[in-house]
Amino acid sequence: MDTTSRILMFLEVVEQGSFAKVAERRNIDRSVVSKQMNKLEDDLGVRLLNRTTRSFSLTAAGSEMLKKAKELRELLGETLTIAQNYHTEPKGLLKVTSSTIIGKRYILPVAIEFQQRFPQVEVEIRLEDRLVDVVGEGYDLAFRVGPPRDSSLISRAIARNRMLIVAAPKFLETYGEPKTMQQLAKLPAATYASDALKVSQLPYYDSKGNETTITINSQFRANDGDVLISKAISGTAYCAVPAFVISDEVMSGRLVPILTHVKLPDYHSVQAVYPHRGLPVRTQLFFEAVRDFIGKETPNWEKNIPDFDKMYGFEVKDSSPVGRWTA
Amino acid sequence: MDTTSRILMFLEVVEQGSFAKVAERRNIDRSVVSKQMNKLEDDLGVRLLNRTTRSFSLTAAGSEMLKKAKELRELLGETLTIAQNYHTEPKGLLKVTSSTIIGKRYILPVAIEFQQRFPQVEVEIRLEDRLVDVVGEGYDLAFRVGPPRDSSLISRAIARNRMLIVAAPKFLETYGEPKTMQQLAKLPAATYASDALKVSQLPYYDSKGNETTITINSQFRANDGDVLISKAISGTAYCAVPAFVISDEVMSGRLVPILTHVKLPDYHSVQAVYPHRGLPVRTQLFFEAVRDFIGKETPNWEKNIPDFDKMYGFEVKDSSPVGRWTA
DNA sequence: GTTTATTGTTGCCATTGTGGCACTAATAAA
DNA sequence: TTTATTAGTGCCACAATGGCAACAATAAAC
Repeated sequence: MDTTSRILMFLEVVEQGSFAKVAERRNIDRSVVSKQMNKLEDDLGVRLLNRTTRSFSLTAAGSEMLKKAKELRELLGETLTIAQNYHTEPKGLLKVTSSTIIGKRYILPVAIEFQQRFPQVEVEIRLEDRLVDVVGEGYDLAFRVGPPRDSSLISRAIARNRMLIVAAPKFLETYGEPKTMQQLAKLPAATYASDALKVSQLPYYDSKGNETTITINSQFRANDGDVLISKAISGTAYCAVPAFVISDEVMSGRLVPILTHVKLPDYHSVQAVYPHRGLPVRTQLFFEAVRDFIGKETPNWEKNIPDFDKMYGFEVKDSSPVGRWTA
Repeated sequence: MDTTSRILMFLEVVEQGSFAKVAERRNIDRSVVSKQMNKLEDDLGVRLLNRTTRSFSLTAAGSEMLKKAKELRELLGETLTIAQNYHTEPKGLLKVTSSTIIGKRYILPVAIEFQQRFPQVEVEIRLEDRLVDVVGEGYDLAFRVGPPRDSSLISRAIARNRMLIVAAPKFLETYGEPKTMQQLAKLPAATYASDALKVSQLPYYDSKGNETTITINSQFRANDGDVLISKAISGTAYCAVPAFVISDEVMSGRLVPILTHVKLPDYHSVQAVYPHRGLPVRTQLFFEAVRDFIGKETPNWEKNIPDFDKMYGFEVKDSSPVGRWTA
């Protein structure tokens, strides 16, 4: 990274008011921002920022540098725009894997629009709920729940993942609505099971605020979220599912969230996994398109569940793993 | 190196008309310029230069990019100037070694002026005619004749090095003026001898144009050029010396170039040697100051010998090891 | 006032990019 | 036609980058 790029990062730091925010926006570690700002000051031989451990202020030099930095960004933008007037389109194969539900609902729409924007990019999507070998099977990008087993891979959280417990009204008529997790545990459950993820216990916070788990009565298992939802709608089992599985089942009343007063912990976040950094441009652009489609603050799938943020003890303030924004 | 720096290099390439010239000016290998221009075109996704193996022309995109590149350079210059208004001075120790003559005449004056510009830089000069261990003895920079023995060091030619043969008028009265190298070989010579360099034969081109050497009659040896010059001035020996040894001895008539019709090959160039690339700024600045002081095209020491470029078969065109410039 | 959460910093390390060298191909100059 | 010079490229050593983990300190929460 050269001085010019560091100046542009400096500008972003000042505009965002935070090293941490810039890191999150750029999908890099916070330490990178810190180090690059230090290097910029070494390059220029002048201090631009006075820092405390949680904030900073501009020096006189920093204030003056800011004006020039804005002109620099504008000019560089114009320069790059010239190039784009002569651009050759990005092309090549983009091979992506995802779990089935996420793939169908969130990756596929993005891929369709992405190929409209870049017709010369070939996209290959593999919907796999089993563990995949990202490197060995030649994937450019993988979307998974939870961190990868292979620590040599790079993984970024792109959306928080919250669970909810749903049942059909018919189910509640048959079994009565459970008031406690212990009551729930006796009822028949439909649960998710695949190589990568197997649900047999539910974690929750007890009345004393301690996180604990309870073994549930799993009577039906499948590795497809739609199948679990169908089973729940049939009224013959309840299920606990990630919010991203829900389409309009709650909006339409076919499924009802239950035990919403119980506090549940966030589940493993949805991650984008890639084999190494320095992604090709088409991969980076696709990654960003998916993240924008899902939504950076609140995953769009949570909008399918009215008042979801008031259920299960979720904080009203956003506790997303991708970072909390101050106003 | 980022896109902005590559754009600035692109601008320089166009202005200089040559990858090779830019490389020489920046003290980098020619392959670096080639590769960076290719990367710039990859970054921008557009071709800027059409190349043949010895020249290039601008594409339409390249022409348009050129205008923006000039604005970019100007703005970046202004930005850096702001920083310099708040600058802290470069400081630290700069430890340099050089052969005695070069050190006294060319390094010392530069070091004096350099420390006036940068009072907080300490300079330590070691005048050594023996082989030195650049890394082991902690030198930042060494100026030597000829390439270093240790191939792990980085070495750049900074000045060509041509020999001449001089004698005092009194010497010529005593022995007569030699007309051939064979006649010269019989006369008493004062020659240079140190650990690093020992002269006992003179190379020259014979009447058929073949490079050959002749053993000379070395009657006096010293490792100090001034001493050899003094011996020659005394009229008791001639000597063959590098041009950088000559001050005003020729201008004043105290020494006369002889056998000037004989064609002599260039000798090992004067090199700057440093332990690794990525030099600290003070070292880089000092290096550039020395190179400017010596002169990039024709070493300034050659100006001490009137009509030197017409002697000894030296090409009228400049055959400096640091590169030849087309008009 | 105390405790907790968050941010900026820094050491360490694996990975990637840079820069230098050697060699090649091709073209301009001799 | 021959020679010299320039741009290109493969290979490799070295330096920079980016990520992770842990720490210190401060702002926010209680």
